Amino acid sequence: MARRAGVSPATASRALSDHPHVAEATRARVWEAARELEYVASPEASGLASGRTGRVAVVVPHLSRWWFGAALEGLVAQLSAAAKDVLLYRLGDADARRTFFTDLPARRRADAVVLLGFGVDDEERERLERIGVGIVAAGTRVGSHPSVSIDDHAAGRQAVDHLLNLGHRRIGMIETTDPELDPGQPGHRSAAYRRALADAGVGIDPALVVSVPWSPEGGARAMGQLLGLSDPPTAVYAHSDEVAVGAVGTLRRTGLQVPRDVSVIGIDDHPLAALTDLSTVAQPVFEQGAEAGRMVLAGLLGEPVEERVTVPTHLVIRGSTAPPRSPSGES
Amino acid sequence: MARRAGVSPATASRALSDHPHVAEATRARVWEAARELEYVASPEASGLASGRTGRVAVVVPHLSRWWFGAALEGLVAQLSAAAKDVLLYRLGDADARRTFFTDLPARRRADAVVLLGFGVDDEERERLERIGVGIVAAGTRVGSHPSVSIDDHAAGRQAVDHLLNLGHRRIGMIETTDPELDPGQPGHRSAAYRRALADAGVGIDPALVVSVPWSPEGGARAMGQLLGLSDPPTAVYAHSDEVAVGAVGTLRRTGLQVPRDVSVIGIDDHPLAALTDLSTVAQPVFEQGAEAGRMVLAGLLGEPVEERVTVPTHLVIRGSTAPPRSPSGES
DNA sequence: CTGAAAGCGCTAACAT
DNA sequence: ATGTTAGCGCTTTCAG
Repeated sequence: MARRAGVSPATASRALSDHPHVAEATRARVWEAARELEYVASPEASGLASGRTGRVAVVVPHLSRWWFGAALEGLVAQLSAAAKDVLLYRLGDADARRTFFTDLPARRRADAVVLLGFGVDDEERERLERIGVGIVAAGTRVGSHPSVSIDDHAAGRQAVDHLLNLGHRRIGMIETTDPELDPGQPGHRSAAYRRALADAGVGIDPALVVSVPWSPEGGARAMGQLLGLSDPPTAVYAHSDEVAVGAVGTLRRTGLQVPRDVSVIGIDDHPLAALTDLSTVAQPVFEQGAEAGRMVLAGLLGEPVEERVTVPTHLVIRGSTAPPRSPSGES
Repeated sequence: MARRAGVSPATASRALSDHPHVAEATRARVWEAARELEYVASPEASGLASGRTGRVAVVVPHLSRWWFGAALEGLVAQLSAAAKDVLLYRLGDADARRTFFTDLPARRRADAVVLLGFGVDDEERERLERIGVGIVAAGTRVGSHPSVSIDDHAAGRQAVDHLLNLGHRRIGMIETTDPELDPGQPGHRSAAYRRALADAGVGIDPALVVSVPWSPEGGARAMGQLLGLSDPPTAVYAHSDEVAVGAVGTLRRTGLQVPRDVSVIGIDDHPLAALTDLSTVAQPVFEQGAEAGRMVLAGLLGEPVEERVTVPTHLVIRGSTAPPRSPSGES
């Protein structure tokens, strides 16, 4: 081992891990030797001896959806800068999920776990807590553990208020279901709609609200349903850009023009939005991953960690929203 | 430990890892005890003792691009089914890359590494080989290690031949640069174009080929350039759907209709393609990740592994391709 | 500031 | 088929 390089067995360990009481000269000598021999400490051995693994587990429900990839990028950037290894757990279905929380493979395998857009119920949270690792959430909340996310209610209001400001009064909402698997809290995005309309003195027509899964197909279907109404909306607020894009597709196929006949707005600022000239409410996704990374790192160092960080969203007006043809305000 | 449960120290180990000579009764008793105590073997300790880590490292250049997310899904599905942990390394820039191949964090941390759409040069390959772990590639080749990928040349031909069969003779190509970071071998996608035209007896006009980065913006710019030609193409072949979508955008903005005025085809069958009604050549991405997973697993078990698996691609004709308005064949 | 010694929790021969 | 005996390669008290 590197021991034969310098002149010490345990001192090497201290030197390499930047311990206090080590002579500068010795430290240098040890590092030099390590470099020459391309020495890399065995994480198994050091983990066994120290109790720390140097790894953080990341739990995600998906990988192929943009939000998760982008958030993961941010997270990984922080963690790898701190020389932490990232252990990836993709819990796609109920089965994988149950197995994970039962067997807790994360146990003893990581020093912390971050839930990325992955909501857990109380029982799952408790099991996680019992394994005694740090817990951080991004795009979701888990108990009172540190978390980063946007303010979903505020984001929803930004979208709906934009439509209202444009003069729309008959506004449809395409809700997204499956709150457990999706980032953010769709419940809040729905509440924002009701609140915004109420504040504007606009009555709520239940027929204008339709729930579909988080996908362009869902959006397309929902739009079809809204178009079937005797008095269809002049604007539509979708919980996500992916859904909004599907809605736009249906409008086009129906021969209607966006935004001339119907305005559409989404949330997220998914790359698709820029590509399809869709107005939306942007959320910083990479940044949420990065912040989650900073939080775990701080937690691991025993530093104080903010319990709740909310990153700002902002309205991005593109070409899919415009005033209604005959504003209802003009009677 | 679980030892106190049954009646044995090392026997427990054998039982839990399904070793041969263990009485069925004992095995059951041990598992039962382990379950009751929620016992999970420390991977550090067993790794230290056995030399195996139970982990496989995955190297990717990106995470937010669809291809990587989808391939990763397939890979992770296989690995987690085999109870292997996945260590994720995202080598986005030259810096991260150099650090990785210099420090080789993968060393001793994983039993195998899979390169996902991540091409390496000879020196990097050699360094990787010297750490003595299994190597598998997906969407790329690395030396003669097992790999899965599509036949990029064949895919390119399927695309270009489709355009030729439609009657197009003046066909533009939007090439993609940055071969090291992208899946597949763009070089082959370009060669296919030249070969297809030659086989069809169509001369090659260098002005019809433009190189841009792998993005919609790149495609948009390239299309602009092609449109500036005195004799613009009647059809365009893009190396990827992301690029093709950008090209379509430019056409629309210019007032030209697809496919009436210009046909466009891409490669990949990215979700965007279905969404924008883009003709393309589909490649099974999830499946490539899964196959890579099977390969690592087999390699780890010492089983023979095929050196090269090629998964089939197929033409998907949608609404972005049609015969040219006045086929050059009709003079 | 640096050696020496004692494990960390498991697995793998080697016995029995 | 199961128990015994050694370590795996580090980190850490504990002395010096």
